[in-house]
Amino acid sequence: MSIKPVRTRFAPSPTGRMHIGNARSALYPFLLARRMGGTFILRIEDTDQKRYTQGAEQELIEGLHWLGIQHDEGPDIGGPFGPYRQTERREIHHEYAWKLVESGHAFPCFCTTERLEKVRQEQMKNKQNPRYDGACRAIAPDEARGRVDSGEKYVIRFKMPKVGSITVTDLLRGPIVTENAALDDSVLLKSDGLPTYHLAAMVDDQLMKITHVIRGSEWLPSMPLHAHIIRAFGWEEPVFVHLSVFLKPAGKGKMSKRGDVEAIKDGHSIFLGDMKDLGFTPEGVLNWIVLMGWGVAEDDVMTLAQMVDRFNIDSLTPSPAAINFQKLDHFNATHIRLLTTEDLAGRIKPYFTREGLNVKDDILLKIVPLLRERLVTLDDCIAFGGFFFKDDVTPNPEDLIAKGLDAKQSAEIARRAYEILSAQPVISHEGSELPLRAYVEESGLNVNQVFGILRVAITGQRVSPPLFESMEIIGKEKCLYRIKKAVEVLEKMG
RNA sequence: GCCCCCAUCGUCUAGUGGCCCAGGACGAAGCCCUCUCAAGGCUUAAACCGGGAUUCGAAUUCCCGUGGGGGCACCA
Repeated sequence: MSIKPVRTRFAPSPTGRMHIGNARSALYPFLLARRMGGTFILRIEDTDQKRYTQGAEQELIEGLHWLGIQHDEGPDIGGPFGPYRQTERREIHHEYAWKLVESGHAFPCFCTTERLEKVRQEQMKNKQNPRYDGACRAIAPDEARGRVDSGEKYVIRFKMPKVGSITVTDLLRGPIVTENAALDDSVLLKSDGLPTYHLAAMVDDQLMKITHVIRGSEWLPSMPLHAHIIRAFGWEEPVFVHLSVFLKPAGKGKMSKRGDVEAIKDGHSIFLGDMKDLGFTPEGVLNWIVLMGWGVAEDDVMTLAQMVDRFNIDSLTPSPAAINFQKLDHFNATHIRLLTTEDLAGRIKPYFTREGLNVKDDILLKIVPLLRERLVTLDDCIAFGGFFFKDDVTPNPEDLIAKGLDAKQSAEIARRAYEILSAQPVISHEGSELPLRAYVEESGLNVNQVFGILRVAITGQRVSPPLFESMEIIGKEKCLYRIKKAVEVLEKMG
């Protein structure tokens, strides 16, 4: 076996939104290429003009870019084996389809879709497997050529052997034997002159010197056909790796776009394009998807670089994996905690701005350490720290009343706190907590009651970052103003 | 209907014949810490689909069931 430089590819069809299944189909070949010092290619399989979606290719490229999966060759950046868009390779596919006809491995077929449909109905009625009936196999090569040249519509079909069997090997599953009789005379070249996946992918993988074909397991059943095509050309087969499918969170049924509609309601999505808006980080998403179908013994929190170091293509798992959004949350939160203050500040700023808040960078830098371990998604910064950038807060009056006390008592506490704090030159974490604790002590109240009132008065919410750190950042003037306002509200209630 | 693939805690997985009365992570429960919420620390519950066979010995090998998934297009 010769040692060839590793070349892998991500070959999506631009037919819709990029989802996590696509992302993983890109990630693994990328990881393998980087790990082996090889090359990772992006190829667009756009041979189905009916399902072609405008903008899908762009979304794919943006998704890869966001995740940090950088391709070395592709339609947007070129490369020595281009073009990388299959519709731009139609002459090549055409040529190779006819090579197969000339070598006797394929034949032109003139059957109409109507006739084919009728045959299929008949077969189903007789409980037979729907299969091409071989009508055009009998046409002499010269006659077929003549009809093609005269402009008759045709497709090219693979001439599947009627007997024998073929053995193909999937890296994760081992050898798989298939009877040729169970295989069909599949269409290689469509009547619109474009190739089907079967032909296009095999030809392009060969011409682009792909060493490892990593793709979804929906391709497993057509691997025998693909091997037949490759062997008919006399080529050497690449290593085939078929990835497990993603199941819905319940673990039953394949992940679908429909199931996702519900998922996005509680802040999750399977679409890469939604992830950023929902506050997910590329690090978190990457860590999540890399582990769906790949297991590591310990230390499962990894950056992309660490994944490259540890990745091993043989250790992927062949069994289906149920998607688990709780785990996404966990990895996202974990990676947020790993970010530097400056980095995290830059990442949450857009979420504040999106809410119309006027972000002051010096304050932003101060609140990041307070927010960091509380964020599951980046947009949680609003819930926890939005009040830092508001001129005023309007707490729910009910929340201002401490547990076990009434409005009048709560107002008194707030008034006392106001006095204590106004006596201080400045409000600081270290300097302001002590006198207030002393007050708690002598009043016989508990800290939750006193600090709770202040928390709601100052932040406008019941849950917030630590009170005194927050007050220090907000400043004496604003704090006192907000407490005073709370006193007024409480007195009105009393 | 036919063909193919898969099968360890609820979920993602480690485990390649003895290191396993099965390890880690998420989630769950409890405790500690604590101004709320988190984070952090400690602890607990939780699995080898069933049946045969091979072997001194099987989660690990083989066979048969069962369950789950995929595929049978001029879609990829």
